Amino acid sequence: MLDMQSLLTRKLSCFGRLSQDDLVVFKQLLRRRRRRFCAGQELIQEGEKIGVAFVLVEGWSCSYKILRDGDRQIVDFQIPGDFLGLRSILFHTSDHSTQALTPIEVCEITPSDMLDRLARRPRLATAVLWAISRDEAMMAEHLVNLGRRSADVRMAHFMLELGARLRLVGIGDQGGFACPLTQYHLADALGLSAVHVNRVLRHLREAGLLTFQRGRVRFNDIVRLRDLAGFDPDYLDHQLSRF
Amino acid sequence: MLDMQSLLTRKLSCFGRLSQDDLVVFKQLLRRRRRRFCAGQELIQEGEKIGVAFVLVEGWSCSYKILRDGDRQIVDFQIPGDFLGLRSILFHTSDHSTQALTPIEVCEITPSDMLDRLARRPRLATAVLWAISRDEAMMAEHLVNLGRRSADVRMAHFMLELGARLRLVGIGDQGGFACPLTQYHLADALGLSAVHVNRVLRHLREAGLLTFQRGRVRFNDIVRLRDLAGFDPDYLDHQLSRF
DNA sequence: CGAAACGTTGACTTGTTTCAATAACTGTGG
DNA sequence: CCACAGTTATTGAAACAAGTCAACGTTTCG
Repeated sequence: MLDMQSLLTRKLSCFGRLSQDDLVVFKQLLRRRRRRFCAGQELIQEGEKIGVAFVLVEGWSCSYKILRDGDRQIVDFQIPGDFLGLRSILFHTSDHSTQALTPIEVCEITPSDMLDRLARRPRLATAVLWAISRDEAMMAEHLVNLGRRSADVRMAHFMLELGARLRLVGIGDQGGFACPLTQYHLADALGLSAVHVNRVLRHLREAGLLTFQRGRVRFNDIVRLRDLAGFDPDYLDHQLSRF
Repeated sequence: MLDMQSLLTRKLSCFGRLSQDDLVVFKQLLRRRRRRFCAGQELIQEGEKIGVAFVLVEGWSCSYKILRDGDRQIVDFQIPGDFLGLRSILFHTSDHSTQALTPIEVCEITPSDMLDRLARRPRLATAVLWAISRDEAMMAEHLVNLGRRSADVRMAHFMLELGARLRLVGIGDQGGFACPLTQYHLADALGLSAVHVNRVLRHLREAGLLTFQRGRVRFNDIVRLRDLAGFDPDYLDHQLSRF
């Protein structure tokens, strides 16, 4: 895995106009307030008034909303290098909860820290804006996934996207990746029941496309899988691919 | 309806720290490059390399993605005062198409116009960041809608959200609003078939909750409707409600 | 007035959920 | 090292929500 600082700087530099000074100012953010959380712990709770954000240094987390009937919808998973709860910095309230999926290490960012730096460094603000836009683009794809794709295709698309994201930060490769998610997580992310997730995974396995077992995702036939999912990774890396 | 300039300034001022100078700089953006489009015309096409954005001055539009099999998923509707294609300014590529639903008037914003102003006015950048975050929060709700709510509840929630948004810009009231959408639009936004949308609307009508006929949405029992949908408008107006 | 777009309804099919039961892991303490 | 508890995975059968197909009615607009 890549060093987290270079990971993030690389990510922000994608916007392409950051000076050395910009980067120095940003890196100051990442040197302090390191914190650890156990798997399952909540970092942010929906409705919380303290707008604090994090950068995920190590491990996986997910953000989600709980409905009245107890159902859960996972909105996004975060992997190393991702921001976490960025919206709450500006909103002073979090519109979702965030939970560690594995033991994680984060770097806390207070609103004032962040806003001060953005005000001093306009290009940095634009870069963060770019990062938010990228998250939004991913969310739009997730939305299409839920709205218009069948369970099988949905799963295929999700796994390919996750694989592509992980590869960009140096975790996993074309063949697959280590994955701490349970079938319940997949169900809550894909809007399916856990039982159906199990069946879908069996389909894909029996079709020789993808295996998800013992904490590992294996792409058995990535070409056919991409074809099935209609997967186009442009929205993830049309900026990052230059690296 | 409210004047568009005051609408947008009001929206951006929500972030709460804009100076008069900031606002003046921003308003310059809105005085030029007015353009009109007919209903059905495409303003932005998915994959387009020219990153141009707009502010919607008058009318309705929607952004959507087309899948390989021809299916469509509408990601969001825009109403007066909304940004349109903001992401493509930073991405230099649009990840979705945008289409006018009614005859519309927009104000074109070129990337350089926008970026120059953001660089000169840090607080403005933060305000725009805030606006993007708000769009993202809405998208997250839409995502929950698609992933975890039944068709009836989904429709109820969607209509309430739309009603709340429209009220914030002075269109419509507690009783309902004028709505140019067809049942096909609703289907593509809610991830349903047009036939099923029709049936859902009948349910809601027969239950005395909501009527959607002849281009008008009427909330017949907004209390029960809110209860059914579990609708909480906080994510829309916890900043705007002060107005 | 006619054509095209949009809305409505019924009958039937399909994908997904729910319920229920069992099997396979994972981690912990004895 | 094994036993045990809790979590996670697997499977089948039955119920249900939503989709598809097809026909017909209604509105809108040139």
